[in-house]
Amino acid sequence: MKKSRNTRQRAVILEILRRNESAHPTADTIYREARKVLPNISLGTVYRNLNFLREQGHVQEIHSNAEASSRFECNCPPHAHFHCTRCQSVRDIPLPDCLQNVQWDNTHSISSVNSMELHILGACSGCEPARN
Amino acid sequence: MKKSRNTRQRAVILEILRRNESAHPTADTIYREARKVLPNISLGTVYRNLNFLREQGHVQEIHSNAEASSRFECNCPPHAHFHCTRCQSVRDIPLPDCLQNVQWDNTHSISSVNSMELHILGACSGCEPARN
DNA sequence: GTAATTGCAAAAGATTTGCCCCATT
DNA sequence: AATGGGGCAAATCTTTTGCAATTAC
Repeated sequence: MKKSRNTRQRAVILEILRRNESAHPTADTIYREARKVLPNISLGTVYRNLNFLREQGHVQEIHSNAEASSRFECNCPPHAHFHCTRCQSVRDIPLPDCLQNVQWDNTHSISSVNSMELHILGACSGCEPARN
Repeated sequence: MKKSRNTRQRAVILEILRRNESAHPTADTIYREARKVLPNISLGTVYRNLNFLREQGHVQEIHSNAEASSRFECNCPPHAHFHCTRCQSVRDIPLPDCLQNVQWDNTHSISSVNSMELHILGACSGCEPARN
């Protein structure tokens, strides 16, 4: 594994991710949060660290049709994401059991599977349109 | 529904999508293909039409962690996408039966579901790394 | 001391948009 | 003739990168 250093920046970013697990923050949100502690941290550093942490497997990137920018979350057991297209929030939801056991390999010319993304797009209960 | 005109550009773009269903072309690929027929078509027009066709429900946008740019495909029955992270190809694969019947509504504070995206990331059989 | 990492700013890549002109209806 | 849509170029937005200075080890 690549040689790496424990910088304050990296620790702060990881801590923000751990503390806001359910918020699935974007790089920019993490950046603004990090500036509260390290006023000089740059957006480039945030991106570089997020990429590093992703490569190390500590962080997951979430990217769906619902939004332009990626969101990030700490590594955790496989789960799906629900995206509310009204309030733009993203929530973890359990991966249906049936998906856990699907055998993709050797089917449909798939040689090996690295990961799986399941996104459900819709509206959350708190986001009902007004009714009469 | 919004008033719209049948322009040559729109027809050409839709025809390219229909003809290359399995290629899941990007906007830029569609643009380069369209130029063979309409040498003056602009990339902006391609994007505007893809957005229009998506809003009308004729075209689906595919966007996963695997690549920076979106791919597009004609409307068709629900299916999943396999992304080969070696050759960057995207292939349609059947949506596991179990997923078709999942009831999301009224669970996990989900009020309504519009769509579902399932991406499988891995390597396809044709993309095996060299062996000794 | 050395090399990984940072801050800054510029660059890159994808997509959108303003504006003016043209073509479909 | 009215106006939706096109071409072009500039703008926007997210993410990456080059470089010189800094800092963890």
